[in-house]
Amino acid sequence: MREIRDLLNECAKLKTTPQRLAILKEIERKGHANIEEIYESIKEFFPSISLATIYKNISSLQEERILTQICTHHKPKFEITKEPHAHFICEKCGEVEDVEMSQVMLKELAKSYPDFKKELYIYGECKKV
Amino acid sequence: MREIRDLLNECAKLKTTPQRLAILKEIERKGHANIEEIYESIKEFFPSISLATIYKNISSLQEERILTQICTHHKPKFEITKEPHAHFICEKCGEVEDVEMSQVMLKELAKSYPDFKKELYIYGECKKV
DNA sequence: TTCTGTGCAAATCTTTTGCATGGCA
DNA sequence: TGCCATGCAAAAGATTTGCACAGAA
Repeated sequence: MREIRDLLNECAKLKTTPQRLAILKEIERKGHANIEEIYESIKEFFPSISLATIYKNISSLQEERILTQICTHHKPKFEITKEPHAHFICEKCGEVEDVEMSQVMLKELAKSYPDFKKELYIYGECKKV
Repeated sequence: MREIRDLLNECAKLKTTPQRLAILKEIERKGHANIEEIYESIKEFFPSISLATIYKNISSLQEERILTQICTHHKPKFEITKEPHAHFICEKCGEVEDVEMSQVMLKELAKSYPDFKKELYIYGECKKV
């Protein structure tokens, strides 16, 4: 598995800063996180970080396709960009879980609108609620 | 096809008001619209309407499943709830187009997580851009 | 050394809320 | 007539911007 640090080192447009690393590592650790969650977690061991820095970085990391935004119908969440997969979204709390897609599904998706990015969301209630 | 007015008359919890009708008709006319678009259009022939009224109605109409929210990665848009279908989203301008799903796709979707609501999004660029 | 990134504060949306009044059923 | 809905204004939240300084390459 590719190290988080490599994602930045291999990215020509973005320098490797401690703040950026912390943001990516926090998202990796949680799997999926929203702006507020990232901010609160990082502040604990990085008290001077500002919300503006989180916003600016999330935005540039998305432009570089290192991060992917997930529409939850709650606060938007972010994940490290990876293989195509579906998302299970809890309608009550906004929790996100990755869901593998069947081969049939992947093939069917590839058939219509090939070369276009697709997202599949499944809505229900998670166990926590 | 069911008339817009019927959607409200048949809804026990929501009274049929001119504002509500105007909101639904505007969304039906456009197919998909965001809050600002709805507000601006309705204001022309309904100058006293307030943004708060739009927000409150969009919210209660969603609770009653009369409206469905579409995640565009731009400003959220709304459509009259209808048969399951996919959405094509323009990454540049946020335009939304309905996309029919193949029988195979519908069957495959029904197979995994049956009884759960699903949404399929396809991202690209529309002709306008 | 250069130029991008950070942090702060202010500005700018976007959305929600409280309350008095209006109007549908 | 009784409530729900509306409209206004204010509050609360979320996101963006400008600028001076810091720090990665």
